[in-house]
Amino acid sequence: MKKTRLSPEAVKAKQAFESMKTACSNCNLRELCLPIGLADDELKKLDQLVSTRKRLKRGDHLYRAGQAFESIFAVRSGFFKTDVLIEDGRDQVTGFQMPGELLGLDGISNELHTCNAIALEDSEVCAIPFSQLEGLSRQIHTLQNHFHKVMSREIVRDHGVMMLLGTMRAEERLAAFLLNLSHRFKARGYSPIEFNLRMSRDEIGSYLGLKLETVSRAFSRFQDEGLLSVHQRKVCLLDPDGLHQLISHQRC
Amino acid sequence: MKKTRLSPEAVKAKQAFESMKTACSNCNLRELCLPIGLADDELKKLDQLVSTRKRLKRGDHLYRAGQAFESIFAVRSGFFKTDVLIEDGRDQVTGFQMPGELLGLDGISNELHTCNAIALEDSEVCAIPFSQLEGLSRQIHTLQNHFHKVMSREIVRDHGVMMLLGTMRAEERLAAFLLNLSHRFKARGYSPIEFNLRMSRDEIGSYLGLKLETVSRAFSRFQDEGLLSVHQRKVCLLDPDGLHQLISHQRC
DNA sequence: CGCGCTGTTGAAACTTGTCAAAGTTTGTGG
DNA sequence: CCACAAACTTTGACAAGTTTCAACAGCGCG
Repeated sequence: MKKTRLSPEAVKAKQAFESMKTACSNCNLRELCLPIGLADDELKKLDQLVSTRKRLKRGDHLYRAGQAFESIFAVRSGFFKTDVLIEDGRDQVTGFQMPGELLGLDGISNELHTCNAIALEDSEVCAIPFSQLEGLSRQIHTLQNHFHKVMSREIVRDHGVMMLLGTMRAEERLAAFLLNLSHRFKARGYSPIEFNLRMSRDEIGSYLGLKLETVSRAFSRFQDEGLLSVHQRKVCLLDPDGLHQLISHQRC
Repeated sequence: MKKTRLSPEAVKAKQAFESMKTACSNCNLRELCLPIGLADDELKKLDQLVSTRKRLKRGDHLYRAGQAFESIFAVRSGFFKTDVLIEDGRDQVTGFQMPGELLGLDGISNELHTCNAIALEDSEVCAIPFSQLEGLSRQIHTLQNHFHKVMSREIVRDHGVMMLLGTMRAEERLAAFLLNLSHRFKARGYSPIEFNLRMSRDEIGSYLGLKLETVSRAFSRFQDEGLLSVHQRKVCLLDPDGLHQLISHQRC
């Protein structure tokens, strides 16, 4: 998880600083999160809006389906999953969110959250009151446009998942999933080839439309073929190109 | 160019043309489409923005993946599908759009369309230049909020499809699909129990993550069980509750 | 009328799910 | 700090569901 080694003093100072106050202008995720492309004075305004930060322990719900929607959330640290449950017991993980990504966009439509957001490890989020965000985005074109792009990107992402669920077989799905995680870790400065999965086989399976046993078997097979090594939740991609070929390979 | 008196016929034609002119304020879809909840004067402003209407024949592309994104489109009449193709030949239908629904939201993210939109029958759409829409929604709160809700609803819809693809078996998927169509036809004043499918078995299959043969078999099975009658693309839902039970039925 | 496209149906092959058992890790409380 | 329980993971054997391949039927169009 650690990126760079810091002296004990530096760690302490950093913690103290972070505990001080939420501020997009100081956040090292600002190039990944909502503030992309904002000028300094605009960032200041956004800072005023993003006033509350919230800590969650592993397993805590950030929100639940059916709750009133008021804010969207930006993941500041940690890892989340969102899922939808239906009465008969079925559930579908609709996404995994990492730092710099937004949670809660689905709640805008009916002013109710439509899914559950659960922390997969101890995490921290910034709450962004939605009506205030709309107000500010009427003033700041860049923010408005960026927010629209974020929502649109979510739609595009969902189409990718539909493609995955609709056309790929088990091993292709898992390969696509791992490469996607890899890219996202890389964009955040972490190793793209070695990382810890924060979610269980069951959660991966739910996201990929597979049973946990199938996920487990696919991992074992990849390991046998030398594409990766996996020990519990620690994964090391030994042959990312090989994984990529698996996906783009003609079916049949 | 000198101004000339128009012949009576030309005047008549011109009037006819102008009455044809796109105007949200006159559109009988205005309670389903972007204008929901706008006051009369606000509707006028939206009218100015939605100036171009476009006709398409069955099979025509409204846009293609990779093209520059400039406008979103509202379906005024007809029927569309959107799909994503990847190199190796796989394709996934990501949605079917009927009158009052918007097309092109996925293009906002990168200012490029990310999927293809194809008319499944002769159709008409209203083009809404996106940058102008952003401009107007900075002035009209209701429009801004409504647009956000439309995008959010698309995300929620996609989650529903993910649930369908991830957790349902073939017959459940088809039942869910048919009931969804039924609701949407009903909302538009058409019969919710008797309608024509505008899409082929193959297109349904692509949307539902099934092969066309599986779709065909599921239709036959439903017919055998008296849940519906189907002749080619004409469907009559004989027992909508039965179809509904199929979906919410505990799996196994 | 025949051709092409779309849809239906059957049988076999394949993929994934189900059930069961055992191994591993993690967390908790003594 | 260890021991035990709970949760998670792996693996095997078998069952079920879906796809594949193939043949044929129905409809619309030139």
